[in-house]
Amino acid sequence: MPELPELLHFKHYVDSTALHQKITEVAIQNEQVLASCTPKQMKEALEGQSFESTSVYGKYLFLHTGGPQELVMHFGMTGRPVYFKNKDQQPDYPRTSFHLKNGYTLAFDCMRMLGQLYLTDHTEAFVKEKKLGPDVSSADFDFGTFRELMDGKRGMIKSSLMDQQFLAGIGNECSDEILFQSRVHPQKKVTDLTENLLHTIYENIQVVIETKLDALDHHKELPDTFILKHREEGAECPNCKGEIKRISVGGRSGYYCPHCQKK
DNA sequence: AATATTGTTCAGCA
DNA sequence: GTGCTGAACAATAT
Repeated sequence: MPELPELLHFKHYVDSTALHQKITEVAIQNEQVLASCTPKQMKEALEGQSFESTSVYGKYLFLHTGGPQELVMHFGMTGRPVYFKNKDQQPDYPRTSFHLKNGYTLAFDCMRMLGQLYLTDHTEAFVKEKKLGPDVSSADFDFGTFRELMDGKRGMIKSSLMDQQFLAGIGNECSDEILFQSRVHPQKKVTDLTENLLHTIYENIQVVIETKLDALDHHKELPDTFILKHREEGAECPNCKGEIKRISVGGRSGYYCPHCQKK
C-alpha cells in the first residue's frame, strides 16, 4: 500500500506528532527489519537524539536527527508509523519502537515484515546507492525530464512507471490509476506512446498523487471516477460502465477497463 | 485449502 | 545491458 501519497501522508503524520522529543529508548522487537545495522548500532545512533525533521524520496521516509546518522524507513507492503501513548492504542505489529521523553512512542508497525529500517549519514548517498530514479513529486520533475527518460524505455508502460530505478514513488495501485485516468492500456509499449499521451500520463501522475494525498490527509474518500474505488475483477468501470479486468503485468496484478484503455 | 495481496530483489532466459 | 517471468520474503483475509 505505501506508495508516494502514503509516504507524504506519513511525513505529515510524523511532522505533526513525533518531532523535537528526545529519544529515550529504542526497543527492537524484530531484528529482521534492520537492513543496514545491528540493534546495538541502531540504539547507539539514536538514543539521546531527537527526530528534528523528515523528508520523502520515492517510497523512503527519512527522519533527520541532530546527530551524524539519520533513520530511513521503508514500509514494504504493510508498514506504517504509529504514534501513541497508551497501551490500548499500541499497534498490533510494532517491529521497532522509539520511546520519547514526553511518554509517547513512535512505532514502526509492519505486519508482514517486508519493511526495512536503515541508518545513513547522507540522504543523497542513500538515494544514489539505491539507484533511484527522480522522485515524481519533486519540483524538478518536469515534463522534459519525463519525456527524455521515456525515450530510453522499451518495455510496457505499467512496468516502466513502477520501476523505482526509473521513476521513484509509483507502485502498483498508483500506476493503475494513472493509466486509467490517461485511458492507456497497462501493457502498451512505451515506444508506441505519442507525445500527447506522454503528456497526459505526466499530468495524471501529479493528479493521482495529489488526489490520494489530499484524501489521506483529510480523511476524504477518493473520487468515484477513480478506478481505485472499483479495483476488482468484474466491477463496474466508472467511465463506461463496462467490466473491470485483471491482468498480470511485471508480476503484479493490474486492473483496467478493456473498453476505455486500448493498446 | 488454495490463492491473492502490498514492494523489493534476484535468478534464469530471450 | 534490457526486459520479462517467476520465486522468495511474511502474515493475513477470503
